[in-house]
Amino acid sequence: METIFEATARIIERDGIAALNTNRIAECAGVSIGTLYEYFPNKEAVLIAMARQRLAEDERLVRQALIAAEAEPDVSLARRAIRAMVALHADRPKVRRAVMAVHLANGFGSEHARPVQEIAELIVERNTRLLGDKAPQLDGPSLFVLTRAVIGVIRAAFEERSLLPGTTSLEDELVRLVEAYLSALQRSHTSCR
Amino acid sequence: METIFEATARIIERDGIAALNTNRIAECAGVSIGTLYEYFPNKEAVLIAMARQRLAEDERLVRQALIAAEAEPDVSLARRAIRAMVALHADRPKVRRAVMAVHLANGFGSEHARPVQEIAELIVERNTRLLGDKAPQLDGPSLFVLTRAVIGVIRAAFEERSLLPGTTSLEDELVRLVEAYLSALQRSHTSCR
Amino acid sequence: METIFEATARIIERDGIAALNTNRIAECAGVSIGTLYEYFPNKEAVLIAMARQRLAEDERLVRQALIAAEAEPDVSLARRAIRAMVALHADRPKVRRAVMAVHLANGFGSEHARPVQEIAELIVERNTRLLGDKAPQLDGPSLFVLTRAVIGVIRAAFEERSLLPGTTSLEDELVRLVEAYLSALQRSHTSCR
Amino acid sequence: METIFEATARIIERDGIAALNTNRIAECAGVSIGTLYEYFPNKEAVLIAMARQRLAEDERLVRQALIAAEAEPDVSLARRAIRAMVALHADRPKVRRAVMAVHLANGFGSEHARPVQEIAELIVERNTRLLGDKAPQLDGPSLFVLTRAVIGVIRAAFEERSLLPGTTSLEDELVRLVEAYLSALQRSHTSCR
DNA sequence: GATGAATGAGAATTCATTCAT
DNA sequence: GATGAATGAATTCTCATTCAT
Repeated sequence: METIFEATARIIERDGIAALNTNRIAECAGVSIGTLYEYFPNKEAVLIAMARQRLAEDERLVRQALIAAEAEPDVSLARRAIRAMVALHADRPKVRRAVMAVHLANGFGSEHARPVQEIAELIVERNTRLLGDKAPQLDGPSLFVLTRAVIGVIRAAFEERSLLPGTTSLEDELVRLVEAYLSALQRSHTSCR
Repeated sequence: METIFEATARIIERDGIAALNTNRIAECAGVSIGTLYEYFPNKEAVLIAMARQRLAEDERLVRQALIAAEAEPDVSLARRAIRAMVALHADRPKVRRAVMAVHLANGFGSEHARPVQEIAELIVERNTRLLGDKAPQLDGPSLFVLTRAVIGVIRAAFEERSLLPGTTSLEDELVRLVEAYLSALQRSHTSCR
Repeated sequence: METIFEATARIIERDGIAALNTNRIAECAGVSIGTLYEYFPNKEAVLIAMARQRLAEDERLVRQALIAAEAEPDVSLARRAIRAMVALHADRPKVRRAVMAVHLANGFGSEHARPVQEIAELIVERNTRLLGDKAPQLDGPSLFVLTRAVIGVIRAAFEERSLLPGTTSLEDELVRLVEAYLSALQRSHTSCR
Repeated sequence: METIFEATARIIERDGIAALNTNRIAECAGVSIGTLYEYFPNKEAVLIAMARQRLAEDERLVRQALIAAEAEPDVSLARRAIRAMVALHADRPKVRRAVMAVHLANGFGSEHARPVQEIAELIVERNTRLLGDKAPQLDGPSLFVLTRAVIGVIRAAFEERSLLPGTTSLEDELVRLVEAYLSALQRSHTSCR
């Protein structure tokens, strides 16, 4: 199964999703086409399974990065998270894009952003622990906007070729965006009291 | 040609991109398949032409909205622009998504965000005119981040079903995001002096 | 279309239904596989269309035989009809069997016996004209039994290899069966008065 | 083995022969596919074995019915036999049809009608015992016609949906058919003398 | 004897595209 | 300029059967 994923990824990377077909996956994975269909009911299922595996991995990796960040308090949590997320997208961007597009097209949009959302909640929770009332409160809409904004920028950076992702300035601006938004939230929250 | 676009859109809306094929487009448009190939060299060309038409329309509409906004100065420019962009995405979201995905996949990423970018530049220009030095300066990276963040949020709102797009709270948070970011930019800019 | 039918028939005759596949039909008919699917939505449709064509032809031929019979009054109508029906089954019996099996399996059982039934009704009608009250009355069940009995015997003669069909004795016995049954019906009918 | 038969029957009944495959039989029978191939050399063998089992059972049941009939002499032997045969076909008609079609297609036509034929001979033999010379003589062709006519009618009644099998009128007509034919035979036989 | 993962030939079907009319 | 019948390469998927465990 992992072999099938790897074969699929390689084909997408080399020749694009259009060139992906079950026979080729099987051949490239070194299994028979029948075996492929023993594990997955159809081609889409392979891609969706890959997307899910990737999303799970995403969550794990960003979490790990945040935990590792505790040791180095000089880098902000937001920057840590952003850096980790950029790193995620830098890993086989073509494959990620293709796989996520299928995942999305099949109506799994909700699963799609969950990992990032959980991370965001984790950050807020920590901030609350550290700062108490002065921490920004993220409710549904603000959480949605914050997370999708960050994902949107990172994706665009990889999808369009206009700006090199991984540039320091991109990271800096993203951090600025997140922190500015969180501050604004906090201010409005405080002023309500 | 417009008939072909309309037929294509209808098929995508009704049965999804997977069910789109040239024979069906022709039939649904009431022209022969031969005629379709008289106007477009291949299937992708239809979708890319649709994407371009849409992008041009996008630009026109947002511009129009901003011009109309001059009359009502009580609503911020950012809010105006955001409202217009949400409206854009609300029009046949399924078709937009599909068409843009193809456009993107064919390497036209740069054309893709140009309309929004131009709008952003237009806003900045005006602000500069009004506020002079105190206006936020949008360079490449910050412009990129700002525009893609907004687009990212709006798209996500339509693609995922979790949050209703067009909600006031979504708009409010987006405005907050944009204004917070612009303020932060302005502050950093001022402090550099 | 007729070419496709002919190709299908030939394949069934030569190698049996199990060896029938759409690619082979197309190749054998000298058309491309795409063309085949232009005319028939799937493989079964070809066979069902053939069955229907054959049933229509059946009716036509038996009718023709009965009309021709008017000139020779020394041979009974029943014998004429039976002889014609045997001749029908003698024409490419393997193809007929295969094609009818599919037709039946698809729930078109009712279409299946209609031609023979119509013939039977036609015979009864004539008898009534000639014999008046003394003609046997065929209601639903008796019509059903008579027609299916005859078809059943003829089919069995071709499907099983035990008895050579076309034998005079087979024909004689079938005529005896039919006439005995009709007489019995007539007797019971008369006795009811 | 009986489990395999039962599983096969259930699949045929539920989803038709087209949906029958060895993997499904094995799964549905709760044995491994390997075990199935331990007992049967291939898929067809399962169906043929089922057909044979059924034919043997047919013979047993009709015989039983005829023996039981001796106690009630008010019902004719022919009616008894017909009633028993209808009952036979009423038991899982879809399975019977499918299984017999395969049996036939594999050239076992001769085995196919043997049970009924034996019954017929048994009846004739008894009649001869009771009536002596006045009993109808069934030679090859007349035996063939009589048995196949009856089977043909019963099958048709189950395959087509036009007439409910088991109806009294169907049984009555079948009895009439058989008795009329037997009388006719007897008459012709007598007249030869 | 039982198992069931693996096989892969082969079948059905699709659909972008062409080109003679 | 329009037509649409014909094409056939390509693709998905099935399923009878094997064989190492």
